[in-house]
Amino acid sequence: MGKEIASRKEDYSQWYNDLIIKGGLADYSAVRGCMVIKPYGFALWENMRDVLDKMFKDTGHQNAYFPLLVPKSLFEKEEENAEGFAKECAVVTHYRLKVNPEKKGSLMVDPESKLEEELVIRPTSEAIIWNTYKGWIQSYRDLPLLINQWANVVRWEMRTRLFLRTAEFLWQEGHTAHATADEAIAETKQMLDVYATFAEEFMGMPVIKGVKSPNERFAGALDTYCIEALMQDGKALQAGTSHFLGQNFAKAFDVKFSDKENKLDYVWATSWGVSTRLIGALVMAHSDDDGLILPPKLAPIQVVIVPIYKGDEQKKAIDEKVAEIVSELKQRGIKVKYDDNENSRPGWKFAEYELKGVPVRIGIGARDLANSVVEVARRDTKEKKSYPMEGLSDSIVSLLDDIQKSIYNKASAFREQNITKADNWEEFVKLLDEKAGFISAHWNGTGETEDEIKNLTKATIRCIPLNNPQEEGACILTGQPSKERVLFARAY
RNA sequence: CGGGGCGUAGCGUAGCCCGGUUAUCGCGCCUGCUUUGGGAGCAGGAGGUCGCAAGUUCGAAUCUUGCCGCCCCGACCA
Repeated sequence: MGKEIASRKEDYSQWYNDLIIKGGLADYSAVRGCMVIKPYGFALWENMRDVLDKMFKDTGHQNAYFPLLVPKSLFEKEEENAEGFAKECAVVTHYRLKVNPEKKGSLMVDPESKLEEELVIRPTSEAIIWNTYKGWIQSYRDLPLLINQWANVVRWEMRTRLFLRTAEFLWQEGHTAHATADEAIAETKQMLDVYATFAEEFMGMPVIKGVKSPNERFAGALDTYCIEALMQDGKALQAGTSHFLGQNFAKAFDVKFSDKENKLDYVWATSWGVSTRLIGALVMAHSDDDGLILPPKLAPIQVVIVPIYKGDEQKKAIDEKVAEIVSELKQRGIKVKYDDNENSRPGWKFAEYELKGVPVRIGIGARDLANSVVEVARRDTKEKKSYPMEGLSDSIVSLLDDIQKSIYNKASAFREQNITKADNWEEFVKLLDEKAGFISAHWNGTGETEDEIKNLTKATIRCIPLNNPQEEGACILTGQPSKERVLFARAY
């Protein structure tokens, strides 16, 4: 019957895949590691994109677009960045195909068309962008330069997972240039705040703001700030990053400016990004065994109306009433869909919209018409209630608001229960295996220790939280002195 | 790249070990009627290079070899 989805308990990965595929967000494609984002999934991405885009513009950024292909000689200029991404780059080596003389109907790479210089398909755009900035920046008057681009990037991952890690993904990447380190650091933190606000207020997903340990830092950055979220299986997910790049890229690409005193200096840089991975985060943060649970502020459909009728006469009467309700809701800016498709029956629609995570469902039948009420079901709690038609749009507005808050509170309570302190190695290992979530523990501050902990437990330092309280303690692995706790977790 | 699983209609599957009529069943799809407050019922119907390629054989979904693809777990990573 219908679309079966795995339960979280039985098979978490399968549950996740089922929600994506059966919920209509995406499909597997003919290309290894790449997915097709279907209209419903893309509508969700568009909503996220629109909110973020406005936030970027409100903080003074402008959009631009840079090429997909990056000449290898540019790509390799910033050494750390190049080396960090080298092993996952797709590379264009030829520019032409030709008919294969040995096999009819097939094409082959034309060996004559070999490029003199290989082109790297961008895994990130710092190189091409900084090469461009060199021509745009001469004076302090050209600064700050605040640019964002919405783009696709390719990272040749060994193992992919729908939305969480695909070989090609959509994202935005901000790249800014500043006259001073302080200003660049302020920008880095500002954008981290934008991401955190977006995650919490729109996605309904609490995040921890922090800074990465040197091991986990973006290749080429001096500091990587991040927001970390917790998924329902107790694994952490990096949901967004904001990097302070220092003068690394300015030096690599020779981007200098004259200050007021006519002194030459390299500019200071930041970059920051979030990707379609956020959709994966959204799915895993709230959904249940019946399907997706989408936050009202991002849901492609916020309210669906399902008619229940016997015969054309009833249908007509319902249609008329629904037209009024729809126009009232639309006036309030609510995304509403009236599903009067006659090919499926009400029960099927109920299940389908639950699977798709539509926050509110309104059922309306002859009985309701007679009583001047509608049946309203909220997706998050599955609670059903009769609402009077009088003042319905007010009730729905406040219900959507309530759902938005309620799913945030639920996720937030879950996270609070899953941040646990560990004070020695046994506790740490036991917590990881039996409870998971974030584990707050002391660490001696070295990359070697972090590597060792990762080898032993697969847990990594997710972040050193901002405004972290300072306290004396001993590293859980080495017993060496430590001044603060950091957050460990197994992560996606 | 290592380990595990899988590939039969749009989807999910039986058959394979032990080769032999017209490849099973369910969902979905088409037509008609009856239905419609939690994934409708009945009747009729359409839909298949059994992942691909060789081989063994009178005969291959089934046996052999090679290849391809996908999923899950791990290492790498956002």
